[in-house]
Amino acid sequence: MSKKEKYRGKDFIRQMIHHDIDSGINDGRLATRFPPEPNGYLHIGHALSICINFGIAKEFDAPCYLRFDDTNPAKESEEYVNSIMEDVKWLGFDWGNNLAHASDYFGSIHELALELIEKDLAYVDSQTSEELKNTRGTLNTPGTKSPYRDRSIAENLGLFERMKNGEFENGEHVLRAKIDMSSPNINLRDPIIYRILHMDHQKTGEEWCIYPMYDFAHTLSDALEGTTHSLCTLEFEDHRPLYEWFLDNLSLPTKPRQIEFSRLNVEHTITSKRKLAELIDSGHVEGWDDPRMPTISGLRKRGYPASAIREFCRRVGITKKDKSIEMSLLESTVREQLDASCNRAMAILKPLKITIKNYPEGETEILEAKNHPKNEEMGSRELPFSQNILIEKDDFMENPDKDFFRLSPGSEVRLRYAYIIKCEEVIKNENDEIVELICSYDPDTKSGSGTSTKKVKSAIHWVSENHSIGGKVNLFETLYTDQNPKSDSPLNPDSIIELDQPAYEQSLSKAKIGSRFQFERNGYFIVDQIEGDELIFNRIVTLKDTWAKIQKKKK
RNA sequence: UGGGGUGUAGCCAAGCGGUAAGGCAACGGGUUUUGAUCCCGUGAUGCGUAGGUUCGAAUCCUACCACCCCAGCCA
Repeated sequence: MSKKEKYRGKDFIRQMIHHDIDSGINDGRLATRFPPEPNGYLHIGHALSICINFGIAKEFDAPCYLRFDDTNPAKESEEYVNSIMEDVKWLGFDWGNNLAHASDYFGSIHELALELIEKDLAYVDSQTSEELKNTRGTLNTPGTKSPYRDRSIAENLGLFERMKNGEFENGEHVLRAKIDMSSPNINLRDPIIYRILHMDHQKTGEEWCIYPMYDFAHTLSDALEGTTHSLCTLEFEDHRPLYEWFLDNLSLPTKPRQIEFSRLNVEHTITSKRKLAELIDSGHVEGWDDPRMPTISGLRKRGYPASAIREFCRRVGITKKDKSIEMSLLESTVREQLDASCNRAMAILKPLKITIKNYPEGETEILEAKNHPKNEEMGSRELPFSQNILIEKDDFMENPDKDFFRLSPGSEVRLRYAYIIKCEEVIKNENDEIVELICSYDPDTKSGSGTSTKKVKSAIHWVSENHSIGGKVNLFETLYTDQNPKSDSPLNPDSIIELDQPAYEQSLSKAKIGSRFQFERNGYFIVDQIEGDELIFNRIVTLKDTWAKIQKKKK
């Protein structure tokens, strides 16, 4: 196979990796890593990174490290590391023995800082943070050298040792790489690589009071653990020269290559950890795993299958172009996975009572319904039928449009898996609201009997009132109505709608927390909680709704 | 006005000098006891713009334009 054929259709990262392996770089070895900072929960954007890093490693039967970038104890906690591990596992990936923390390498990273000092490539700066800021220059103007830049190696070594020993306050000194204060790339203007932080670390406790900065710790962690391809998002692109500077100037076992790809944005969602935390703190959502959150735990509670998220990430692709993905792509992926795997059931979300006047009072008949219209292996279930049934309010229209083909006065409709009924009378209350329908049924039209010659325009779902069970249903919309929300965008007041009068078919009493169903004609739902005999369902996603589309167009 | 990136359909995305894949969306139509699923069909004489090289350019060259990222002791 020619190279051209081998690379065709693959994203640019896979092409580069194939090329590097074929060229024998790093002995033709591959290792990737996913390096989250444990300062929040993972979100859909991280899912893409996880799928890329773990996914590619898997394809090559290579290791992918789960490495916590825990270099800032001020923001990090064990709660977050646990949630991250849970989320990665749930997404279907396995780091095996390759669990790591940047803090595991603190000793080596410190030694490498000493090496830099000894090579006169790093110095202790004693300027204040204000002075540091003022001498960094701007985007258009070069920075100026620190008055402490020419300290002797011995003095730097001594000062750095005292920093480490806790002899100074936070902010009194920093260790800086000695690169180029006039570089047009700000990252190269003598970046800080160590700062003093008198704070216990969730992993190393009181051991350190100096902590390495991201660029230094991240680069060295990659190199120390043998990562060959460090795949990250675009905003780190101008850090790459610094990444390479560290690799070129230090004695490291391997030389990893950093490759950047564009981050995933999904319309109507925000993925800034700061902003997500704010939504929680302000009480707008119930927590990191609120079903409206774009976090992995939120999507999980919402009922999205991990396979759908993986497939979504695959469809989205890997490029360097800024992307803003429409919700419809995510939703169609979720529907596709759920359509194949979910048992069908009938549930009425907004009930309207029907009395079938010619059906014998007190009689109950058992009907059979398929659990999946296309998959016989998924079996069937029993449906009790009786004189009093409930249908969906939206399935009745007193003054129907001509393209409404559900129930209306005098019209006929099939009750799915049961009989054809005809609406004979509409009963209203004193507020002129429809409270009940009196219908008749045609006994010759029983489903599956083959005796019916009647054709009706549609079949609607129903449940037998006296055999139904109750609970609650949560319907969700996006947290933001803006297509590309900013941090000050208004929240969607309808992001959650709670329905407290649903009626579920009897067979659902056997459902367990976490089981998913397609409620026919209503969408996909997951059992969120069970309270006594009440079931609380979350709607995962609606079905495609052509009728809703027609109505929308009319308006 | 410095540096680093990116521009192919409404949203993604293939393409790698030989005449614009695919998915989502949209729009038609068929099947259907879910207005679901499924099936069929429809979209770029055009690849940010303008020049150039070439028998031939989305692919190479030049210039321009638009958008994104960078001035934390955050990652």
